[in-house]
Amino acid sequence: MGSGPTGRPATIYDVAALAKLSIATVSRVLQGTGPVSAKARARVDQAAHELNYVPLRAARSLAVQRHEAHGLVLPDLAGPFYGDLLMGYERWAGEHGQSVILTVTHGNPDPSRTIRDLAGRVDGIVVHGNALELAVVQDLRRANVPIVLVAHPPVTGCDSVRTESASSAEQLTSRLLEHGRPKLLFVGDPDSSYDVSERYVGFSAAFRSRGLEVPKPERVPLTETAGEAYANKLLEASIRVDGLVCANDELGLAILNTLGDGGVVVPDDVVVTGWDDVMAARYVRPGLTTVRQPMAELGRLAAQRLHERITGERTRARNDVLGTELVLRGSCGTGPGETKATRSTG
Amino acid sequence: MGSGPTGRPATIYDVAALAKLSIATVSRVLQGTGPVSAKARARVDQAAHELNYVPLRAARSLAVQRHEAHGLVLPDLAGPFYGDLLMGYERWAGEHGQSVILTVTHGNPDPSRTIRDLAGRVDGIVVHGNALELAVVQDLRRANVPIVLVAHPPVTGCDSVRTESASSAEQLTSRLLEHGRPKLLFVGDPDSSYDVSERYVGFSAAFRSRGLEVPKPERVPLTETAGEAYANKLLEASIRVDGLVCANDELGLAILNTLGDGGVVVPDDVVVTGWDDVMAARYVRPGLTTVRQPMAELGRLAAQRLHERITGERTRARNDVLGTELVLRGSCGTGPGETKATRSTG
DNA sequence: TCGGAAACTGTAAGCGCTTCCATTTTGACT
DNA sequence: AGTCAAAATGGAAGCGCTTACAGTTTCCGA
Repeated sequence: MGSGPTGRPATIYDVAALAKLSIATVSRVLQGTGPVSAKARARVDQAAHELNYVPLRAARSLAVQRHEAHGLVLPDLAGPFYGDLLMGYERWAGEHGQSVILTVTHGNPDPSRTIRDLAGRVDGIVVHGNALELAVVQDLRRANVPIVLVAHPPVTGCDSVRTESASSAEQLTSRLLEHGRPKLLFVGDPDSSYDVSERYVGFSAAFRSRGLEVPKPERVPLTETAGEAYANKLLEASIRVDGLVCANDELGLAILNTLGDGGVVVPDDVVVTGWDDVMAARYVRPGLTTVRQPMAELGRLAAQRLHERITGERTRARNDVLGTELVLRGSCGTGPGETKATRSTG
Repeated sequence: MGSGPTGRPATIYDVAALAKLSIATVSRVLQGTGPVSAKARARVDQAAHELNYVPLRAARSLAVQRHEAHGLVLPDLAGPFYGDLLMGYERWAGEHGQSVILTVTHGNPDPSRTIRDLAGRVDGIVVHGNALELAVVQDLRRANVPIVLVAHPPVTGCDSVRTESASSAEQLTSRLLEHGRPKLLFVGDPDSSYDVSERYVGFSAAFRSRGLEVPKPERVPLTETAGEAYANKLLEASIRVDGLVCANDELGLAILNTLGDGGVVVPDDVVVTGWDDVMAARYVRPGLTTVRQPMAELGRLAAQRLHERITGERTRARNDVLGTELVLRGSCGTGPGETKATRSTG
């Protein structure tokens, strides 16, 4: 862009002509590379400003053989977590001069064309585990594209970053079991994502370590509608349980409210927990006990790891696991009665 | 990317060599342009696959003088709205073969360098009103970059899309006034964004049309902490009001809960409303009356408008305004007692 | 069997930048 | 004034792709 003499965008040639210097010098001034006299610098700046010169990144990318851009592939953007992840990512990237090209796969059956195009625009790609088939990732690996996986089990040749799940889930479940709630159910389909499967692993471990039989998971989608439906099923069938360990907050919240509306007292009759600590978890009554993941930090770290790979400052694969935080609220019957909403989201 | 014979990424020349064809034919096959024999097509596909060929977008962009990418500049990603906006945007863009390069300004004091770099990578830019100084936008205009503004008053030479605010705010405020709540306050700083200022305009209009004096706005930040602090101030000073029309849900929710904790009964003693319809608004008790904006649609439309501008299929500026939806819940005392949570976010 | 249009393929000229290398200018010392 | 290293500048060769144009093949009808 920029308006050159002909009406077409100004190029480095236009700037050079106006400044009466060579394009080499213009480039040096604009990129701050190489030695340039103060006079030249001033003339170039003036000319560039006068012409509204905007350097064409494609030309630079072609010349320097680098895009200075990251690709980020997410499955979705619903819920606050992806937003936080993206925010942490973009922040780090921006501070390090990297652009972020975002691709959301939704339920897109075959994103491989899109992903290939993406690969041609960036220096490396961060892929969320739920966003892409492993085969597509392997394809990229074969094409030598630096890859960082988020919330995905480690894959040879790729770095990965994720949040700890199994151990917090075990801790949470143990806590419920120890507070006299033996009949617990895990609500959510472990097959829906790696994270969820890990949560179920932790849930199971708590039972197993006590010599108890591990309840089968209640395989429902991780949505509010599914939670409501599930809770209604419990109410109608008068199924007796001590607690519901839900795979995410959407489920937990919907179940909490639906049970409440159905006359079940939480946490006295049944305890309920979620995962993610969405804002609503603090506002529902009783407050929803849940697990907070450091999503922004996860994004930040993913960006950093990818950058290390791209620049080649690290060649050995790394698999980072970030700690989570158990947030106790009223719904589990073992924490403080209620937690006041205090976190700001300004 | 892709692994060429030398270990460096494969180029179109490598593919051509392997397929024993010219690069022109390879290009035609890969882009699906021009006539090619089935035999050639097969050989190229085979060779490309064998070499893991990933076309370098920068080279194509340079040659075709187009990036096939949009820039999207947002102020932030906190809260669900920007996520929804982004999602709607990305979806439309993806379906039309456009990549999305995201830039978040946070509180970045001088993003102009970043924005200039962005301008060099894309065919046009969508800017959220809260993200950039008008001066920066004007700069881009001068450089002839197609611009679409979101949630910003129209600017000559730019398209704009926003959601309707004033009239819904007036409608909401009128409703409260007519239900015998004369002493209302507007909570939130109208100067913080165009949207908020419009909400206050609507609030004011409701008073003015009834010959009532318009209350000055309570200028607090649009955050939960500010809401909590404000509510505490009300409680401590025992200020008597009939209702609080909050500039967003964060404020509304924090105030709702803090007042409740302080012994004030909502909606009997005081009515409270918010704006945005975040998930928590459905889970807090009483449910928060609020206004829902079609964020995904806003994003979709912004993408479309920008595309029209880029392709030149439209040259006259357009300024679209999308309708909003009043969501009545318990907190305003004029709607249904409570609204069950029904919307899924799977 | 042949002519000519249609289908296909190749050659080469850019697109706008960076950067190596050579050349010119500058300026600090003799 | 003259020398020489250092600083500043310019010329020109790519980076990998698209595409206009020209050249070659194919294939149909006469």
